[in-house]
Amino acid sequence: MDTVFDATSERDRLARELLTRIADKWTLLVIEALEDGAPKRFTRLQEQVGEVSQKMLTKTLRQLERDGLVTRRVHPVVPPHVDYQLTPRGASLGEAACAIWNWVDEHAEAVAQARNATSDPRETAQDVDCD
Amino acid sequence: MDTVFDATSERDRLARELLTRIADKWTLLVIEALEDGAPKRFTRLQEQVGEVSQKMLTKTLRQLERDGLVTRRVHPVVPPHVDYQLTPRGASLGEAACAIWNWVDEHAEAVAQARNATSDPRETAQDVDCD
DNA sequence: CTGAATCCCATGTGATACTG
DNA sequence: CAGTATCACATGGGATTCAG
Repeated sequence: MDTVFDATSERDRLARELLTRIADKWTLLVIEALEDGAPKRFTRLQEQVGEVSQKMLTKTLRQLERDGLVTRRVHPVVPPHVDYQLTPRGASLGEAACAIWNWVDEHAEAVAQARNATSDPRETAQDVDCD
Repeated sequence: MDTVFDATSERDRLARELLTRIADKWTLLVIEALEDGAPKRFTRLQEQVGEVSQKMLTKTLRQLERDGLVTRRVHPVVPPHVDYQLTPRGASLGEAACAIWNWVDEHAEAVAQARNATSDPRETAQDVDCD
């Protein structure tokens, strides 16, 4: 194993790094596409995610595989058959991300309006406890 | 105003767009920094977020303000005093994002290990229901 | 079908210097 | 203090082409 030095700041650094890794344009969308737990083929994913290019989908899947969030299985058949599936850890991310999709779905219109209107939202925020 | 055409795909498009907007390198970190509901000054935010450059912090705050997630207040005093605060909508995003920070904090080490080990995570995922 | 390789442009991001 | 302006560079991301 690795020595357990001051884990507090180290954990924080890793968490920060992991957050910036999953907070890119495609990762969460791919996770969402795989969220039903069923293994999916490359082309299927490309359809489901939407306007993603083959390049970025490949890249995103490779990162997810490397981070142990997705499994990649290759079936050695004549037309290559590869499918992807969430690992338990990936599925847990999917669950955590649910709150985000719900929020996005719920507030998309309001945000779009706010963007056009430049109205002043002078209300104050309530305290939120996270940890 | 705008006509209400087929809202289904329109909502989906807006939601997709909003997701990619908040899924950048800094937005969630800024939201987190403001999550306690207290107004914070620019420099304070810069310290709290971490390695963010002044440029990106400004940009991120401007986007958040435009989207009605953050308020920006300028006090016309000799040394300029500007503070930022979450709007209720911004706070609701903070709550939704909590699930993500918790997940990240919980899995950061495991993911870091998976990245180094290239072990095969051959377990299968369970079904997750979101909507 | 899956994906690597390449070219190319847009955007992200940081460093630095300057301003009210 | 809180920015704006500018340069310079890395990465993101798409289109196209090629290959097993």
